[in-house]
Amino acid sequence: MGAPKQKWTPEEEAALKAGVLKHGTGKWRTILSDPEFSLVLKSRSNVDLKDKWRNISVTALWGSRKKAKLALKRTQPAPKQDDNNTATLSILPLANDEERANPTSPGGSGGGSPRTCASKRSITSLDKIILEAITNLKEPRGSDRTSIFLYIEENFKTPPNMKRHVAVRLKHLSSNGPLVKIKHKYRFSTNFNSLG
Amino acid sequence: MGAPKQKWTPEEEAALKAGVLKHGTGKWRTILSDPEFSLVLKSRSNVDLKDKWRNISVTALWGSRKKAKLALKRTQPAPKQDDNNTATLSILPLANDEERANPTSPGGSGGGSPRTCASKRSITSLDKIILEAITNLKEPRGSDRTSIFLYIEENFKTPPNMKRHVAVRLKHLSSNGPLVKIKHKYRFSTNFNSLG
DNA sequence: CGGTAGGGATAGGGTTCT
DNA sequence: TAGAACCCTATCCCTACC
Repeated sequence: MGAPKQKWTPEEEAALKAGVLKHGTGKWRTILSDPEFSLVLKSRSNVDLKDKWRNISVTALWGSRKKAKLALKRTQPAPKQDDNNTATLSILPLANDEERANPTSPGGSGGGSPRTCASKRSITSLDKIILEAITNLKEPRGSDRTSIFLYIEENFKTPPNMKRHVAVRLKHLSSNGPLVKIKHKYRFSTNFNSLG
Repeated sequence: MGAPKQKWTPEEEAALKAGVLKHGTGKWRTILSDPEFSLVLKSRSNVDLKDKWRNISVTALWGSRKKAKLALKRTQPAPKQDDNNTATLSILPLANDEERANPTSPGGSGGGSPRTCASKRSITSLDKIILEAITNLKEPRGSDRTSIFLYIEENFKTPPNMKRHVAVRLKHLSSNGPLVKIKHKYRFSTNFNSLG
């Protein structure tokens, strides 16, 4: 009698991802109310959004466990060119409501220079995304860099040298930030996890 | 990133119930400040108490209205200890750890005698509990005996013949006490509600 | 500002359908 | 057996009103 199971279309999924990019996870009602997404998502509830995001995240998680194989497959660039327009390439936003008051030239980030480039603002967003990745991957022993890369690739539109940026931020966040490095005896890679 | 969700422990819940019994509903800050509970509830705010009490109440409510449904689903009847064995007497808050060891004259009560048995003290507490049940069920037309029984069963450790005790007290409370009987045209049962 | 009531949103565990 | 969509409700959050 109820709806016969309404499968998510790629458009809806893209809108959801863009919405999370813009407003952050957990802001399901906000995303729904945003006129930028409300049309595409008009047949979804905030709970639907939350559930779908959970499915996406879970997928990304154990995708990250058999990563190597998949990673080889998607040899090159932005692996998933979601047909949707919306966001540009830089890893930005999570545009947080209280955060800004800092209109520092957002333009610079996309450049592609290997340098640490990126304005203060986009650094902040990237850090947020990293934290979100670790949080959502919720691997009990923390996540290694590859998992984090893959999570971000799965869930965001990434600029060409995202990995380098992420690596730089990881180093910074773990040296004097909210992350800790975890070394495991029988593992080659260092994992990261948030404090507290 | 703080507490992903702080589930209520049975100890906390018991403390809350005891606090409400002692200070009444709506006195959340008072309960929190009472040294008798402040330790167990130290990680809770007054708003938390309010919210939790709301949950307990609504759970008890529709637990009493549509219990049959659940009973059908869970074909396993579970440990339903009802009126058969003869054990203790007084009605205690559930899962109460530190509370009482109150050997109030169990003598003579258990027999199943129709008499009003039970000491003055336990009568008083039983009346309190009945009032609490009606108050918290807050059914707009008052609650019938079954709902009241079920509420008490849900929230307290009940002696074998609790129902009889409650029935007796209901009669008393409504004949010369703070309760009123309400007869409804299209209902077979009489409901009870508090005055004022 | 502190407190309470009430509405509403979110997080997670469960369930159902495929 | 698993995955996606959906349900249930405890907990949390926000706002209005003292």
